[in-house]
Order: sequence, then C-alpha cells, then structure tokens
Amino acid sequence: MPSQNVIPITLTSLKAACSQCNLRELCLPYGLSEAEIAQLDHLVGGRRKVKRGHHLYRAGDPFEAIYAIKMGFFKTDILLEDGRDQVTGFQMAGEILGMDGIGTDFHTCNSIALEDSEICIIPFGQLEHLSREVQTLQRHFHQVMSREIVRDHGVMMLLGTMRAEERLAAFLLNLSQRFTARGYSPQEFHLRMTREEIGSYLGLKLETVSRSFSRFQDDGLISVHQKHVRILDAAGLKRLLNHQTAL
Amino acid sequence: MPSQNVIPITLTSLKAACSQCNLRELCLPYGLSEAEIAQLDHLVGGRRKVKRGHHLYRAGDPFEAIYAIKMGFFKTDILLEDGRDQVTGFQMAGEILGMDGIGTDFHTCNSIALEDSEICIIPFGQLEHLSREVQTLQRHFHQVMSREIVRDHGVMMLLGTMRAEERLAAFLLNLSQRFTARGYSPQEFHLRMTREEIGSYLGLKLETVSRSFSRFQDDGLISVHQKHVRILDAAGLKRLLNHQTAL
DNA sequence: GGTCGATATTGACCCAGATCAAACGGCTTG
DNA sequence: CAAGCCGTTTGATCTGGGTCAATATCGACC
Repeated sequence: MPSQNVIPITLTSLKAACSQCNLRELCLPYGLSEAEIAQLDHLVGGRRKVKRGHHLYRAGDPFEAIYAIKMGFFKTDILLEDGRDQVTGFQMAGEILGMDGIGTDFHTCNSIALEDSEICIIPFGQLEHLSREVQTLQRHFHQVMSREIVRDHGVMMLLGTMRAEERLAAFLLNLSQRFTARGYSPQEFHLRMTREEIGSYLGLKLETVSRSFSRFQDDGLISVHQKHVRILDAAGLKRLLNHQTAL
Repeated sequence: MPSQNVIPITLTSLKAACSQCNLRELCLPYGLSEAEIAQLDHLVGGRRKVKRGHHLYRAGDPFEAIYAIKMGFFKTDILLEDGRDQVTGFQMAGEILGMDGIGTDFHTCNSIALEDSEICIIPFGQLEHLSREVQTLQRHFHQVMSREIVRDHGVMMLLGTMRAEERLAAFLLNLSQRFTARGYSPQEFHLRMTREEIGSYLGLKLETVSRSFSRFQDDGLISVHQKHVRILDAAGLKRLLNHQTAL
C-alpha cells in the first residue's frame, strides 16, 4: 500500500532533488561538494506524502529504505505487548527516519506524521552502494547514525536524572534550537504534538506536562496557549536545567 | 598516553586476529565469509589492555577508532557540567565501543573498564576504507550501529515507562541473555558493577536497587550475595515484566 | 590479622509526580 | 449555532521511590 503514494522521480522533478533542495545543509548531503550532491540526486528513489495521523512505517514492516523528511513533522513510538508505549522521538524537516530497521531487516518502531508531510525515499541498498563510491557520503551517513546514538544518550540522561520541569525545559530548548536551524523563530513556535505525546517522550504524565507549562508561564519563562508556545526567558529555562539539584 | 599500552600487531599475533578469534560470531565479523574475515585481519590496528577502573577513552577525546572488546567488561557514562551523571551502558566481550564519537570527531561519553580488560583497536578510517570494498563488512557495521540505536530505544522505554522492579528484572534478564550468548551460565553470574552503577543505568537510587534485589530474593526469584547473582525463576522475572501495570 | 574506606543492606520518613476527578476550551460536524 | 468530542487545565489525594541515617560486610593495604 505504500507504493500507491510514491511519487516517482522524473526528469523534471529531479530538479528538486538534493542538489536543489534547500534542506541540504541539514540533511544527508550536508558537507558534500556540488559534484557529489549531483551524484546523490540518483539516490532519492521517490517522494511520498504522508497525511497527518498516518504511518510512514510500522514496527514489523520490512526494512527497505530510510527516509529524509522534506517537510512536515513526525513522531516515532514503540508499543509493547502489554500495552505500554513510548514516544522515542520527534523528527522535523531535514532529519532522517528509519535507521532503526537496518539492524534487523524490519522496522522496530512506528513512524507517524503529526502533520501533513512529505518525505524522500532513500532505498537503503542504493545508499550503501553509493556510499561505497562517494567517501564523503559514507562518512556523512555514519555521522548521522552516530548522532542518533548520541541523541538517544541525551534522552536517557534526561529520563534517568532530570526532574519534570527540567525535562520540559530541555525539551523546549531543544525544539527551539532545531526550529532556529530551520530558519524559524527561536522564541515562538507551534507544538505539533499533544501533551500526552510530550509526556510519553519525557516519561511524564500529561497532567504533569500541563502543570509544568502553567508553572513556567506563572514564572514568566514562557507563554502558552494550547499548542502555541512563546519563550520569554530562554536564559531562565537554561538556568533551570543546569541548576544543581542534589549535592 | 594511550599509545603506551598499545600492542602492535605482529605477524605472529595476527594469527589471533579476527579469523582466529572465538568471538567472531558476536563481533564485527559476524556473518562474513572466511575469505572476507581474512581481509578483516588487517583491520585490527592493535590491542590494548585496560586495567579495572581505567578509561578506554573520555568524553572530549579525539575520535580515531572504535573498539571491540576482546575480553572484560566496560561501562560508558556521561557527566554533565552540573555534576549529574548517568551510566549509558554496560558492554561485554564481542561488543563494540566508541561509536558515539563518529558524529562529532570526539567522544561524547566516558568508557571505563569494570574489570581488567583487553580490546581490539579498529582505526575508523581503515574500517571505512575496508567497508567500501567489502560489502558484507559495510552492511554488518551498519547493522551494529543500528542495533545500538534500537538498544537505546529499549533503555528509553525502560526509563520512561517501567517501575523499579520491572527495570531491574529487565536488566537481569538482559545480562543473563548476553552471558548465555557467550557460553556462560544463564542462571548464575557475577555482577561487575556496583549497586550505584546499576541504579544510575536504570534511573534509580542505589538503595532502591538493593531493596529490589532483596525483594526478588524474598519472593524466590533470585538469590543474591553481594555481586553474585543466581536466577532461580526466570519465568517469574519475565512475568514481572509483561505484567499489565496500568489500564 | 587488624584497620580503614568502599560497598551493601535495612529502616523511617517525606515528597514529586501519579492518579482520580471535574470542568473548560476549541475543534469539527450536522 | 448547537452538540459532541478531544485535548487541556486545575484541584485533591495517594504512593513509589527518593532521602537521610544507621549498621553491616567486604576487600585492600599495611
């Protein structure tokens, strides 16, 4: 069923592949020369639109490709047999999805669009093939995977050692930083996810997330109305983070 | 200073490189043909012994190589400026260390031997070079990285959704399974880490770890004396894990 | 073999965040 | 524009695990 929505790359649409893509500074081609990016254009096996609420892939799906987000917003989550589930990440334009599947030949988590999105399909065989020829691509792909590992370590740190408000502050600052890198305002943004999804990601209940938001607002750190967030005192949020809790 | 302890590969010692190593079914060469493993022997840049309590590398060290554990036991941890720290993993023979450094050219965590250990140095440039030529090696290296990501997701799940005793049960079952894969007893093993290190990894205080151990013992699931653990009822531990908590 | 510091166990108490519950706001839909 | 639903906010109460503290045990080193 995914193939229905796949937009095959044609000569005209190729114009908009990596070499023309304004995300190339954030995405896989980062750091590649013009010539190398030209080679990379052949890498993109097609595009696919994913409507809000729909899956890009599900846990158990055979692994065939990784995906670069062209536009939109995703979450990944894991669902255990006993009903427990956890959001393992939120991904935005320029970020790579699907690397969880490389190790087992099937995906190990679900990837769900939180808004109408579009992704570039990167058939994994082709990526490996091309990265045997383009050293810079190989290197860069390894860096992307490694950074995912480091990001996960950061989340483990957050879940293992931080209290609720610290987690939320870290979350907001991280979002702000990533929006900034994409040319959006660092202070003001729209949350694509619910309080429950934030809570799941941060290991908190939605009520705690909501209460912490209110607390931040009362303290003049942010202003929140529903999904709209404005950061009023980024330094204050950072202070909250670095503040010695114990010792 | 690391270079002092490096044992260079000589013609005689080469005999004991990957093609002769009894860990090759667990380590990087897994799945490679005899001929490919022969090529791989050139990959190992040397060996290094790391005494208990000593660092293999530290956060901030320049990234040059990844390491395969030949024998011994390690932990990785992250230390934040504010003094918080967290153990991000425990690694045993056949497992790969150092992939956190690929993305940034310096290591992002500390790797510390929990017993006298020996590792194989795999210079990363050489690994990338060889994996451009040996497709199976390339594929396998990608799988190793991906599995690290999946493992981290598992830990996030554990930290985000499980209660103390579930975390410890999952931890013990995971250790048991890994020891089994290495030919050791699934029921009986020696913990190389302290209660505090287990707690740090599981997002718990050492007192909670100790209490949970005692509880398991009272319930006849395990027997513990200091670092010696014997699993008496693995099924019981698994039941503890899958047990519906909420809903 | 005795001393000392690190590690482990156990108890008593407390609190951050979970849980339960109610009400509200903003959507979509007829 | 009313109805209904989902997501959110806020309050009241409960509890798992943190904190503090005392004691026990182990292993390393004179």
